[in-house]
Amino acid sequence: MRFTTDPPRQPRDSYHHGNLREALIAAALKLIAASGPAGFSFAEVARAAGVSAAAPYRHFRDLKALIAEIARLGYDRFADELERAWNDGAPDALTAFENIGKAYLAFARREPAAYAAMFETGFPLEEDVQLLRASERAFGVIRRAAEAACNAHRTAGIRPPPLMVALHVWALCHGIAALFVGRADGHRRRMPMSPEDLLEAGLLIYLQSLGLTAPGP
Amino acid sequence: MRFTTDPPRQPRDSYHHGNLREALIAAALKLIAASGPAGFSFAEVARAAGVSAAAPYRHFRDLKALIAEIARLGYDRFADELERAWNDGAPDALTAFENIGKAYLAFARREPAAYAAMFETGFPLEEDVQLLRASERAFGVIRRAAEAACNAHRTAGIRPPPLMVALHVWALCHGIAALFVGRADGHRRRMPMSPEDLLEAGLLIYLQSLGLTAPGP
DNA sequence: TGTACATCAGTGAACGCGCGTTCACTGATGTAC
DNA sequence: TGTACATCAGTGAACGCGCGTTCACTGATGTAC
Repeated sequence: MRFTTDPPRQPRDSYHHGNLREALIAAALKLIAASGPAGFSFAEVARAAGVSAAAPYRHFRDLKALIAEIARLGYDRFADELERAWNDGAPDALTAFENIGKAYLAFARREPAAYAAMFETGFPLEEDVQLLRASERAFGVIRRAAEAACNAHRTAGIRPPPLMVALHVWALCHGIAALFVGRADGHRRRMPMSPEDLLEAGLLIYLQSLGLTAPGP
Repeated sequence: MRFTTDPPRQPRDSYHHGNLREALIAAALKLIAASGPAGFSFAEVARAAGVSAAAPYRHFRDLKALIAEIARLGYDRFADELERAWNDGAPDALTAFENIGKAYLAFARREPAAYAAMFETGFPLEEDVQLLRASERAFGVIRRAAEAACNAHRTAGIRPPPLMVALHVWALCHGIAALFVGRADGHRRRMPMSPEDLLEAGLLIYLQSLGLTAPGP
């Protein structure tokens, strides 16, 4: 659906755009945020970037390739931010783990379009080795955090496999992000608490069961 | 994308179809399973059901209305199955809770198209009162289960609000379903265990922390 | 049981539209000398 | 510094296509009597 008030094209000062690749990515991010990863056309991205419909072909094979690139870049930033939040487990495993959770939701909230490109497109990860590697780097942060947490636990509680713990944490983060941090027009429900508080409490309850407790005074 | 081998239309024995509404729903479910809830057109549904492109307008305002109906019907079946799995908390709260988790994943696995229509469309629930009611009935089962579980806990552990527990459980179920029970062409990863086992272990760890334990002999 | 008629659920043609994609082209930029 | 030229990144026109939607129509079904 287009508005009749859409400008058909902004004139540029130069024949060449200079930064069209980045401009296409930025335009696609806006369109994803507005209509979802499947809610617009390649031509629409070109229009939003102020170029002719043929121009994007100089930079991306098709719309799918553009969205895959957005997902890859998203995974990269995502991994960076999870890494920074984990901060090598400082000041303690439990706190660092909760910081990962906060960073996870912060990313989904700040970059819903990239998040959607990463998790809502159904692209087969196996077919794009760059995409796969980027996504594994992000998951790797959660996995290493789980390993550290499993080693740091104090009591003689259950000793579950760290990979399983990582998958639980990831699923909880993703579940909360997908259900409660949706797009503006999305599935959001009325909630008794913020997604951030919900996730923090969930992680605490879960990790306590593994014997991971806050460090005493 | 269509195959050139698609039959353009199957002839019918009668001028009237007789069951077109249900046929359109069934055809749309197949198309969602194959291409996602935004991966096909209204005309494509008509073609798949063997009628002219104008026929669906007798039954649905547009494609969105058809998909919303699929979501509504999906929530209804979903709620029924969660209800049956909960079985009024028998034989005990923990087991009944795990049965809800199993039923949740079973639904996502058996009816991925309905599940996608329910959770991956971004329709605003507030605008469709029938859709909202159906989804609240499904969530209501999880909420009542959480209430029963919070009342049944044995030790003097934490006493968290049941609504929060329900949201945690729902998010964990949805996270696992979305990440690991995707469509055939989807985001699936290699996993050390089945989604079902992953969820069962996650629920166990989480609920134990609330003092909910398996009934002793 | 038969007949007239209203209602309903389909048809198919028509329309304008935007899309994907290609192509020869054009003009800006960078580089060799 | 200037000039010739190669390269590159854009243009705009063109094409065939499927879509959404409407419309007068048609033929099957149900019902009153």
